[in-house]
Amino acid sequence: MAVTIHDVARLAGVNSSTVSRVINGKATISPDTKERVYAAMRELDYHPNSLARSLASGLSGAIGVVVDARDAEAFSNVFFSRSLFAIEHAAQVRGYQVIIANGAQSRGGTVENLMKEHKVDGLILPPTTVKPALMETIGDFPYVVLGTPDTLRSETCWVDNNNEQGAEMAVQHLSKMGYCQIAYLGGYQKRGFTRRRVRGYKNANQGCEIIFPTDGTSENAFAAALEALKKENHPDAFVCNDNLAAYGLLKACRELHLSVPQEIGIVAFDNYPLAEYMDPPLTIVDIDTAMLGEQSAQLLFRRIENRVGIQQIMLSTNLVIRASSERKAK
Amino acid sequence: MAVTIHDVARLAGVNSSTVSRVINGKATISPDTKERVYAAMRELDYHPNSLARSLASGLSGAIGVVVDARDAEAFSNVFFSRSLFAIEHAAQVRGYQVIIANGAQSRGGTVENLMKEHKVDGLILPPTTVKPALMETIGDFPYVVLGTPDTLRSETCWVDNNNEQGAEMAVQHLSKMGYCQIAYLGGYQKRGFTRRRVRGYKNANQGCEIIFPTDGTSENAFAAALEALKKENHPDAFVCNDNLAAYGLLKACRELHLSVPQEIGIVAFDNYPLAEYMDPPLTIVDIDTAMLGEQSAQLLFRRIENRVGIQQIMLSTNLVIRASSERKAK
DNA sequence: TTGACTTGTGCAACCGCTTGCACTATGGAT
DNA sequence: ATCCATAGTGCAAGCGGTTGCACAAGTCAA
Repeated sequence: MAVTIHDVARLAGVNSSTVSRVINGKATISPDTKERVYAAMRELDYHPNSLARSLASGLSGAIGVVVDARDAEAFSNVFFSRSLFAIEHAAQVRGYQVIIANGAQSRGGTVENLMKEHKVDGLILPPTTVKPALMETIGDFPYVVLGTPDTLRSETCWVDNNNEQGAEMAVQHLSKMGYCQIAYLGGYQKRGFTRRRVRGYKNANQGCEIIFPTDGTSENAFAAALEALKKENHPDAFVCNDNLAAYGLLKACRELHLSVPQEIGIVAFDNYPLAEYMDPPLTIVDIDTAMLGEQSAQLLFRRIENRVGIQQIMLSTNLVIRASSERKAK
Repeated sequence: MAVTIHDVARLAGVNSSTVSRVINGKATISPDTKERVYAAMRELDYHPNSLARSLASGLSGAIGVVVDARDAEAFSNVFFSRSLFAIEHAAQVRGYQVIIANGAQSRGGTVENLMKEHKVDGLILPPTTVKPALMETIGDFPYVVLGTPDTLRSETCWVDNNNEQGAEMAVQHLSKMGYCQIAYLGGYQKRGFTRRRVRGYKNANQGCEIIFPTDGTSENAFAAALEALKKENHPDAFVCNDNLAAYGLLKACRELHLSVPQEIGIVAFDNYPLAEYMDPPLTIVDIDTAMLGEQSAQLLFRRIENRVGIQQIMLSTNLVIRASSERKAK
């Protein structure tokens, strides 16, 4: 059927093991033989069967990327899938294949399946999967968590963006722009990253914490903001947990005829495609999802090659300053 | 190292071929033996090595999903990656593994690599890869294009949403709402789906075509809309190629104090997360990316199992009516 | 010239599983 | 009692590579 290493060997007049060595380049082969083998491979359009290769060598040359997509449209997926491209790219460069699997709907066997049946060389996992039981079965198999796990933080290997620092930056920026009553709007407190953002906000905003948690929807943020802004001594700036919250806030400001950024300053997390087209354009704590993916893949490769131990990488976030926080008159 | 089929066989007191047959269930095995084998598998925590399985059986149990992510943030990717989850889900249900690969940065070998080296059983491809040369190497290997290819439309196997019908629906809806000068805004004409949307627009809007192509950015749409709306006899409704164009248009309306939907009606393609929070909320031609992914995977499985020939599936789009097109007074 | 290495290649076992073929019981049908 | 299906299982040859070991030929110092 398909061309095998033996066909190539026959044509080149050598043994198949020689062809194998030429392909893998980890033995000294005479230039002459090498050339004949290459010629034969070209002539026959030979493609090594990676299945057979993996089986014999014990290395699959694949990594598994587990996603946790309970709710298909949740932001976390967009977030994860954006990183996915970067992961794929890094993998391709290193000659690795990327297998994706959804850990949410299957009954927990995803990771085991990937490790034991598919023999991937390493795994990239979402923070939600980090539970003692799983870590038990993982043992010292190479993996990297993309995001900060809620538990076992210091014993696991992960890469995340620094949400805490992002929130601090946002507060500092707002206060530098002259806003003095900075509130935090939005965020579902069960999410680890939200809690970290809120913590950063608190750190930088010592003494005057005003937090309006929401259910994550824009309407809810609108309602919360509306109520907050109607009060006498209302905040003059908000750090928003995401773009949806910011949008609700913008709407509330419009409704109350409060001008942004003159009267109300806004900084929001995450750079949605429309953020820069809002009115006014939103100042954003941007998360470099591509870098996140890239770094997690690189760390995983280092772990696979056993060059590093358990390690955590915290990437800093970027403040993209746009009109929503640029008070003109101080 | 790992538990093999032989270990199980030994423990169960049978030959390894019997264990194999129990696993695959395609031979008659006595209930007694079967039970002993299952017990042994459980006791040893046996996981079949899928690599060896694929090699021996000639079926990899994997499908390859090729993405074309030149520009990491382009909409097409978001679009594709949303479908990806649905594809993964369908694959998981059928026991298939999903391998993703980016076809853009590699020098064209992605598909060959997946087919010949990784022995995937089928492929899901982006429309951009459909070129005569590739179709040549693909031959009658099972594949499905996710989107409508620009060439070889009737000879290839694809699944797409009906952009043409979507645009027609948009026009009909606007005209039913009492708008009579309906224009088309936005769209990069090189993109096949844009051309199809424009064609649908033209079909439904016979005789009075007003088209404002843009470079795809919101600013450009803003400028184009502003200019168009300043004219005496300007359009009173727009079908927008995407949410960004709609956003530019909304901004232009605000600038010119034209009320939406009273004076200007808007329908836009694609349901961005913020679309329903815009002011006013946008009426949308929604594309069911999950269904698109699901259908393409299902079609691929049918092809893999050789149950159907070349086939095209056109999914209809949904109109999500919101305030931006609901003129109150006629 | 000899002995000790190095270099280049072949041999054959093995990776873990599948599957065609052969063989033994077993249960009717005749 | 004889013959024939048929169910249930084992044997062994692959699937397409990798790799430890063996060995011939060549290099070089003594």
